[in-house]
Amino acid sequence: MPERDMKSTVLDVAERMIRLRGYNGVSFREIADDIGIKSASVHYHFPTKGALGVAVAARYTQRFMQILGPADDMSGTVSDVQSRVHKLSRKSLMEDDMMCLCGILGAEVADLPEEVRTQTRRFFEMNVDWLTRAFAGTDWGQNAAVAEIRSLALSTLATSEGAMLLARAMGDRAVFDQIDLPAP
Amino acid sequence: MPERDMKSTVLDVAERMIRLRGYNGVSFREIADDIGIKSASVHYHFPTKGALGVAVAARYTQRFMQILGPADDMSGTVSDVQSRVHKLSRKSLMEDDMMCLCGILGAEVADLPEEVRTQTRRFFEMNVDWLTRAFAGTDWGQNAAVAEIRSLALSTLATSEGAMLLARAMGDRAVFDQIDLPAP
DNA sequence: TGCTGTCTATCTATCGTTAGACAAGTCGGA
DNA sequence: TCCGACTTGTCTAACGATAGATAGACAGCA
Repeated sequence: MPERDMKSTVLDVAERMIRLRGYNGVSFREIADDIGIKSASVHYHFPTKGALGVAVAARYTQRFMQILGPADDMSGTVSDVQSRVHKLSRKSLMEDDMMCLCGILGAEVADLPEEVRTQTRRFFEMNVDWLTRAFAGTDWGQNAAVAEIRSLALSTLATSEGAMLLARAMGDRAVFDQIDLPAP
Repeated sequence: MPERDMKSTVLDVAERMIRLRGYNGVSFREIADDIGIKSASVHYHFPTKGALGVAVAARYTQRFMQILGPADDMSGTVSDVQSRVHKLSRKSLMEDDMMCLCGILGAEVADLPEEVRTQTRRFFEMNVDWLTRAFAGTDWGQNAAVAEIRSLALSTLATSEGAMLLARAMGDRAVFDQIDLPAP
């Protein structure tokens, strides 16, 4: 019996599992079991694990960037811009104990299929780019050097990813809120 | 033919491989092949993979703390204290493209044997503790609240781990040096 | 003789992946 | 309107590779 949106369901489950246990900690059979289908059916929608990984990462990146919105329209302080990204991380950590998808893929990067590695890199590049452009629009950004702005973007992202990692590793979500984002 | 220090050799190789590819990306056979022995011989020294993981993490933690030295003897500024930890991360990233062992274990934490998870947590607790005590000895620390000091310790560690993660994920080690540690 | 450390050989479980059957729906032509 | 061809999505069943783990033999040494 054909299902209308099984492909999206597979992506949903795969994303959740990868964010909880990592790319190498997830198997086609687990994904299939969770949904209630067979692993061969997962292969019907995504021929290889690499293809599934790329699809999950690409959709995640797109959704992430869409929630952030256009960087040029951002108004407010440096802190406002940072919060925009940081609160996205906070939400999934607090609600579901999940890492940022690309944070956990980033840790595994040396053991990922080439295609997934490429998509992971793209996520970070787009994020740094967004932060850089958004910072450039703030009062501070208008008088700062380009390298300085990019440096704050990288520092912000590193702190946010590191905060998730620490909170999960230490088994204490409160740790996340005890970590401060860098000031210019 | 018995080898004098095969146990240490196994730990060395296992640590290097885990730091490159993650706990789930490493197998007994790969470790054995790299050394030139059989996987059954690795099991002789470490009966289970969990036992090996714990031993690697415990030795790493001990070595890390030993290099840092006693926190109470630290003198210098907040920045000096931070550099002490940050330079340890920098070294292994730049020289060997390796993550902090417990950074990568932290990312995988939900998919680790209980014993390895516990040891990973201990690493972070000891690090935060060291930073907190070392900060307390600085000029800044002597006039700061306890929660404030601990917050800077967590922020410092998160930034350092996040910097390694970003540099590897983006495939550009130079990123590490573009990330600034947080100021009080 | 017994201990240490390695080996060969093998086990069961699981991995990603594939072939091929089948059921349900879609569509074009008589 | 009915019939057959085709498509879609799932299934069963299996493949070879590899995972962690174990039993038992054996060599060298004390």
